Parts: sequence; C-alpha cells; structure tokens
Amino acid sequence: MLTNAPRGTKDILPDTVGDWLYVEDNIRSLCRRFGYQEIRTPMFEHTELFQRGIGEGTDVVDKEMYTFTDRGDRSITLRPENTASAVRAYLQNKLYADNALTKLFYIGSMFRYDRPQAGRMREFHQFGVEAIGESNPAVDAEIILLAMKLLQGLGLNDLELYINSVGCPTCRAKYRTMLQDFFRDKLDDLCEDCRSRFDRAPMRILDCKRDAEKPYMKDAPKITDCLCDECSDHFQKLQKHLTKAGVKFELDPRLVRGLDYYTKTAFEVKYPPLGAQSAVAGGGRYDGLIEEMGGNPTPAVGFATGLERVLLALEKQGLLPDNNRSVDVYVVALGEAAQEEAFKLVMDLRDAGFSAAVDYAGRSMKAQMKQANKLGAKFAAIMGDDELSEGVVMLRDMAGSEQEKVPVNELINKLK
RNA sequence: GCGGUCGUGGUGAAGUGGUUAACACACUGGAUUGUGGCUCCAGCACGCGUGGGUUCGAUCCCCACCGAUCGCCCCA
Repeated sequence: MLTNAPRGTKDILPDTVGDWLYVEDNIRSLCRRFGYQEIRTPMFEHTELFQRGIGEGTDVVDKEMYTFTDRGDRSITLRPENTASAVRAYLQNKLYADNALTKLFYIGSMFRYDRPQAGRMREFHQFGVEAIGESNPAVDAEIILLAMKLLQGLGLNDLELYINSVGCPTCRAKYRTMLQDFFRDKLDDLCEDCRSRFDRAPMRILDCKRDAEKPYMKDAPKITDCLCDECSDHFQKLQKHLTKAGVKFELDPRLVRGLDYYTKTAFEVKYPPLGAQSAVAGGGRYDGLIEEMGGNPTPAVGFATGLERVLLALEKQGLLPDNNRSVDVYVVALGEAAQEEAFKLVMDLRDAGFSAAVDYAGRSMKAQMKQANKLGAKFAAIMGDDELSEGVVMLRDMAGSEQEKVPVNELINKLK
C-alpha cells in the first residue's frame, strides 16, 4: 500500500516526461498562433461550482466527484473538468472588461472517481480551450479546427469528427415533446432504462445501446429538423466554415448534451484504434452557462482533449519522438586524486554549456567506460595518474575510437 | 457501479500439490591489474500481489481483499 500510488493514478516517470513535454509544446505553440492565452485555475473549487456548472443529473456530478469537507467545514471538490473553473475565473476577475472575446486555454490534472482502464484514469490530464463572448459560428469552427490541427499536427490520421447541433432551450423544448409523442406508443417495447428516460431525458433514448437496433429508431425525429431559424442558420454556417477549411466531418444526431445551458454546436473527435475509450476530444457551445453562474448572458464555446488518450494514440502509431538525451563528455577518473580533478573538470564543462557526467562510486575504468557508452557519451575524457602529472586528459571519441592527449585548460576550446 | 481475464526476480516469461522455482534480457563482477560497444564465465527470487482457509504439505486448490487489463456504463 505504502509503495503503491492510489488506484487510478500514475507516476509520469523521467523516460516519459519527454513525451508529455512534446505534446505540451505543440499545444502551446498552436494556442499562441490561434491567440489563446493560458490560464491556470485551482485544482479544487467549491463543490457548488461544479454542481451548477456541470449540472446535477450528470454522471460526473452525481457519482464521479472527489468531494470532501475541509477543516473549515466547506465542501470542496477536486475539479473534474476545467470549464466551470475557467468561467468562474472569467467572472471573478472580470476578464470581459478587457476584450469582447476572451480566448483561454489550460493544461492540467482533472479528477474523476471512475473505474480505471486503459485511457481512463482517476487523475487524468486535459488540454482545453474556452472562447467566451462571441456567438458567431466561426468561433465554433475555429475551436474545432484547433482541436483537429493539434491532433493532425502530431501525426494522427484516422481521426473522425462528428458534429451536431442541440439547439437552444426553445427548439429543444419543441423537440422534446416531438420525441415523447414519437415514443409514447412504443414505451412497452423499450428497455427499462429508456422507459425511465422518457420523462427525464427523452433525448437519451436515442443513444441507448440496447434499443439501437429497433427498426423504428431511424424514423425518430431528429433535433436538427426542429431547430429554430437562428440555430439552424448557425449550424449551416458552421458546416460551411468547416468545409471551406477542408475538414471532413460527419453529422451525428445522437451526439447530445443533457443540460439546458449547452446550446447549438456539439462535437466529438474519435480515434477508433483506441477501442472503448476512443473519444479523444469533445466540446461544444454553452451559451447559457455564464448566465447560469450569475454573469450577464454571454455566449461561449469550448472543448477539451484527454492527454492520456492522445499519448496512447501517438504511442500506438509510433509517433512519439525519441528523446534520448546523450551526454557530451563522460569524465573517467582513476584514483582519488584524479577524482578530485575530474569533479572540477565536470563542473567547468557544465559551466561552459556541455552536459558532462562522472562516476562517484570509484568504479573500475572498464565500468566507467561502459557507463559512458550507455549514456551515449560523445567523448570520454580519461584522467589517470599519468594524465594528471602531465596536466592533460585523454580525450576519446566514443564513436570513432581514436583518442589524443589534450591539455586540461584547452579541453573546452577543443570541444567547441 | 456491473461482467470477463490476469497478478511468479529489475523486466519479459516457463512451471509443479511435496528435494536446489526454468530460460531470456537487464544489472554487477571477472576473463582484459588504464579503455566501452562483440564474445565467454560467474553472481543475482529465505520467494511466486495481500490476508485467510483446505491439506501431513501450497506458488500451484478454495474464499476475500488489493491491483492491472478488456468490455458495459459514462466520458477526455
């Protein structure tokens, strides 16, 4: 127990950190080009923030939150996602005062109490983006393109982009009754879950796996047929923008969000080779959220991508760069006097900008040479009694195996 | 939260109800008392996820727990 990280958590070890940095560097440079600025919000917030911002009735809020009472008797929750916090920070710090459109991105740990499996951790990492303050569908398109470009830029090819519109509260209310009318006489044929969804969340019946094969399912009304003029226009324009940008997408009427403040655009990016956890990115518009949280009505769009899943996909495709760090100079010291000199030499080399290593264990020359080889040292600088008395170092080119004596005080110039 | 599979050294991985738990790689040392990458030799699990139980005896059988993994649910 003592030597095991909690279930669903993982150490990111030195040999993997390079992969993360690689992805994060890509994210930061892409966001800079798209004009999104990084924001870092607290890892935990008041529980109510997520209850309001994500919504009661969602799995995330109802059964996946890490919630506890702190010593001041406040209910605190480890963030399960970052949109609610970003919006909170936007309102609290009045970011709307600086610009009509606020474009933010974040990278960080999120926490959900769920059953772990490949691509699903209790502590996991998301990169996400929020564009707050603009209702133009071009922003929806910009965000989708940002997600796609990130993934494609990393080399991922077999991506599938699904989009849908969930309308606004007005068209959704209309759609809801249409759906209920459609299913009312089929209730007896539906599964138990669906019967209970009928009143609460009739839209969810459409995604039911058990009832998916029922012949009448494909005749069910589609939300996109019920959109009001404004929502419909928005959806058309989004598609136009995507097409113009040369992105392929599929319409997926089953892509829904349950809560009222999710509006219009919903999208998801899948990478099917990942299996069960193939959703790599997802997002959409939430024109109702800011008002729900006490701000002035403000339109906004965002998305998030799961970095573990992106990394899994990259690994699967062999798209991770090798980040083997090699050492410039390995100083081999023989004997105590040489060790002291070697220590000084290593420090001087490092000051001069080289990466340099020594052995501290007083091991045999052979062992030190082996180590130099293992570290991929370009040069070995050998210091024994002979070299010491001559004030030189035996500089050996590890690749070519030729070596020559070089005065210690000329070594750095020689290597440059 | 539900169902399936699995859990042996640093890693991969054989194995059996009963003496010394294969093998490979890695690692350490040596052959080469001042020279790596090849070769050869040697060393390296008081222990087979944890805790119970069955048994004369269990790593191998049973139960529970923990963990990993796959699928469902949900999502990133």
